Amino acid sequence: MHKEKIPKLTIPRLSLYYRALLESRESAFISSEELSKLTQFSAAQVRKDLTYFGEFGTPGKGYRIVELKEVILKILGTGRQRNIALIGAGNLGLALLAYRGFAVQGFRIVAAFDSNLSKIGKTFEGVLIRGMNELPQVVRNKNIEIAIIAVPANVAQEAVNKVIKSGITAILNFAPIRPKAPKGEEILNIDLSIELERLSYFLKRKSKKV
Amino acid sequence: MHKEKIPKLTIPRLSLYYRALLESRESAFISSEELSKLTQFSAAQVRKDLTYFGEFGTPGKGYRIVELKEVILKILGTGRQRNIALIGAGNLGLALLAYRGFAVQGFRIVAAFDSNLSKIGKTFEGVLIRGMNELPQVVRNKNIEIAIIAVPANVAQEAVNKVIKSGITAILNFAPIRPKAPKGEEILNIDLSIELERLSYFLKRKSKKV
DNA sequence: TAGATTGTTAATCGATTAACAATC
DNA sequence: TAGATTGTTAATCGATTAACAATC
Repeated sequence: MHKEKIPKLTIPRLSLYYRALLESRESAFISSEELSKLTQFSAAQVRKDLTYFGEFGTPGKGYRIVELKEVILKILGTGRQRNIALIGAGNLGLALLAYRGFAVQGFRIVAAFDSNLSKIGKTFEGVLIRGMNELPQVVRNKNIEIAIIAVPANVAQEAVNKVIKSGITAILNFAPIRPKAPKGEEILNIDLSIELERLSYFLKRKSKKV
Repeated sequence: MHKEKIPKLTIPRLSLYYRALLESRESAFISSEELSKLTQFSAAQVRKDLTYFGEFGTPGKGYRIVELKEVILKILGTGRQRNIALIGAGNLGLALLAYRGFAVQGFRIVAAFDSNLSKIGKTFEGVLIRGMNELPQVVRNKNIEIAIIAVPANVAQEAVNKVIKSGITAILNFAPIRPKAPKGEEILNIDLSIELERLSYFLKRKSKKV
C-alpha cells in the first residue's frame, strides 16, 4: 500500500469517477483517457488518484469497470449502510428527510431531533422527531455515525457540542457558522450564503470587465 | 490595484472575515492577529488576502473595522440586492424559499419555476410558481442574475441549459450532477452525496487506524 | 510483435507560511 | 522615541501536469 499523502480533493474525485463508471456499461474496460472525458479531470489526474490506493489497471487495456467500482466503494467505505442523525426538523431538515436520494448510496437518516416541543413526538417520512436529550442513547442504539446539522445559526454550536458529546465524529453542517470542535472530529460545512457571495463576486468581476 | 492572481479560496475567506467583523464591535481597529483568532486562518493569510485588493491597514494599529467591512462588501459585490430564480419547487426548493436567512445579505429569491403542472400557479412564501417557459421574460423583467437549481438529477442538465439560454451566468446547483456549460458560466455545485461520501471515507480511515 | 495504456518520476503550477523592513 | 503591526518578499508546502519507461 502506498504511503504517499493523499490530496484532500482526491476523495470527492473518486466519488465522481464512480458516478461516471455507473454510466459506462458498454465495455468491460475503461481507460484513464475515457474517464477523463466523462469527468473533466485530466487523465493523469485519474491515474494518479487511483494509484494512491493500489494498482488497479492493466497497461494497454485500462481499468476493469466492475473491479474499479468495487475498489472505489471499498476506499470510500460506502459499501455498507451508514446511519445518520438529523439535528433540526425545520424546513431544511424536513426537506433532507424527504430527500431519499442518497439512500441508494447507503446513507440513511434513522433518527431526527429538535428542541421545539410542538414537533417532538411527530413522525415525518416514517422518522420520529425526538428531543435532544434522547440523542446519546439513540446514537448508541441505532449505531449512528454521522450527524447532519440543520438548525438556526444561533443554536448551531450548541447542537454540535451535543452531537460530539454523543460520540459522533462525522458532521455535515448546514448552519452558517464554523463550529469549533476538538481534533478527531470531521466537520464539513455547506454554507449557502458563502456560495452565494462567491457568485456575487463573480458577477461583480464580470460587470467590471465590460 | 494589484495584478497578482487571486487564489480561488480567498473569496470565501473574505466572507468569513466579514462575519467575524460583524461580531467585533468592541474597538475601532482589529489586527490580522485578532482576525486570525476569530477565523482560524493564519494572520499572514488574512493580510495576504486583503492586500490582493489594496492596502487597508495601518501599521501598528491594524484595520479600521468600519472601513474593512465596507471594503469587503464592495469586493464581494454584496452591497446591493441580487435577485435569484429558483428552479424546482420540490421539498428542497421550497425549503430554500422559506429560508429567509440569506435575505439579509441582499440575496432574494424573486421567482420560482417548476415543470409540474399541479404546482404552477400556486404561491409559496409570497412567490408565485411559474412554468419554465416563462423563465426568459421573468429573468429580464425582474433583473435576475443568479439561478438555484433544485430539480431531480435526471432533468438537471436540461434545467441548466434553459437557465443559461435565459442569460443567467451564475448558478448554484444542488442536483447531483456536474452540469456541462460553456465558458463564461460560473456554476457552484452543492453535492450532498459527495459530502456524505467524504465523511464515509473519514469514518473508514478512522476505523482502520484502531 | 505492435499498439495502447498504465504507474511513476520530474517539472510545473498554485497557495500558504515565515520573516522582516517599512511605517504608523 | 518605542512598540505594534502592516505589506511584501522569499521559502515552503501541496497539488497537478507532462513525459515516458514498463508492461499487457
